[in-house]
Amino acid sequence: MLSKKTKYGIKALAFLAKQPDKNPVQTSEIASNENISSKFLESILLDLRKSGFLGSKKGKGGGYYLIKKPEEILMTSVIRVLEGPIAMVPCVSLNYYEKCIDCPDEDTCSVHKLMIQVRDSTLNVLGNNTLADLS
Amino acid sequence: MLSKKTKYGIKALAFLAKQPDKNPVQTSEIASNENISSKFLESILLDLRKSGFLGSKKGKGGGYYLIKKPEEILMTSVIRVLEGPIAMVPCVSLNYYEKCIDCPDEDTCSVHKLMIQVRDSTLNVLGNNTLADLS
DNA sequence: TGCATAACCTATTAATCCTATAGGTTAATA
DNA sequence: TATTAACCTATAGGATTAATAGGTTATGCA
Repeated sequence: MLSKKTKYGIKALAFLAKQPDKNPVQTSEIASNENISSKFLESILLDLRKSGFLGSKKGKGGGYYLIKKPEEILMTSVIRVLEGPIAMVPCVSLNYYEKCIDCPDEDTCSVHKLMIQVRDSTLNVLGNNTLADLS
Repeated sequence: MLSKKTKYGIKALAFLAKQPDKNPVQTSEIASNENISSKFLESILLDLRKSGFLGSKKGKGGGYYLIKKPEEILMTSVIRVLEGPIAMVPCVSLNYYEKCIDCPDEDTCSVHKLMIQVRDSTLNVLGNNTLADLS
């Protein structure tokens, strides 16, 4: 299951992506349009800025804006930043790999092989969608 | 991410699937072979019995055994019973649907459409794998 | 009949993670 | 100089997960 954080983050990015111009949009405006707690969204947007998706401007007329074009932002990278691993088990994660304690040999693990298939099919979908495809 | 419960449950089912005969296997034997806490596994196997995957026999020589043939057990149904929804958001779940509070219209929701794609690709993988495919 | 065995069941804990809020600081604008 | 809105840290409350404890019931066997 996607966390609320990820879901809200995607919605916020999509909201910014459909803006007619590149003017900064305030947290409160995104929050009210997408029915998100403004304070919670604040921390999410801050994350997205720190990870290079958003730029920001302080003070009156300030807000957040997309740094790259929507069609250049892959959903794989968005989800990895907001949610973490895309894989369903750490031992098949490409970006967040962790060995299983209970699993002596990954090659013979029944779960492992199945979860690689799931991971690859999910990566295929998310890697073929950008922010521009969400609207 | 898959819960430990689901992961252990799949491993246990796969362990039973590769037994040469249909004799009951004790919880403790599965637990030690798969490096799972015996007590924790106990509750998982109980779940799997109640949901119709396993039969059980009490007393000496007792244990758990598969009711159906491994090739008849779809991984979709296994995961739905152990983990719950396969979808990443409740609003695209086929078996555990729930409306989003923050989302006035699913058809125009940016997350919705993407998550339907992810769901379908995952269903495709899990629906084409049975317990027999795991070994 | 009675003992050993292993499933069955309920409750509870400890730990972790998620969601959200509070309250203040900094920088930009007018 | 006042207002605005991003920035930052801490924390609370809740939910969920992983695991343990401790007992009950049913079966097989001597």
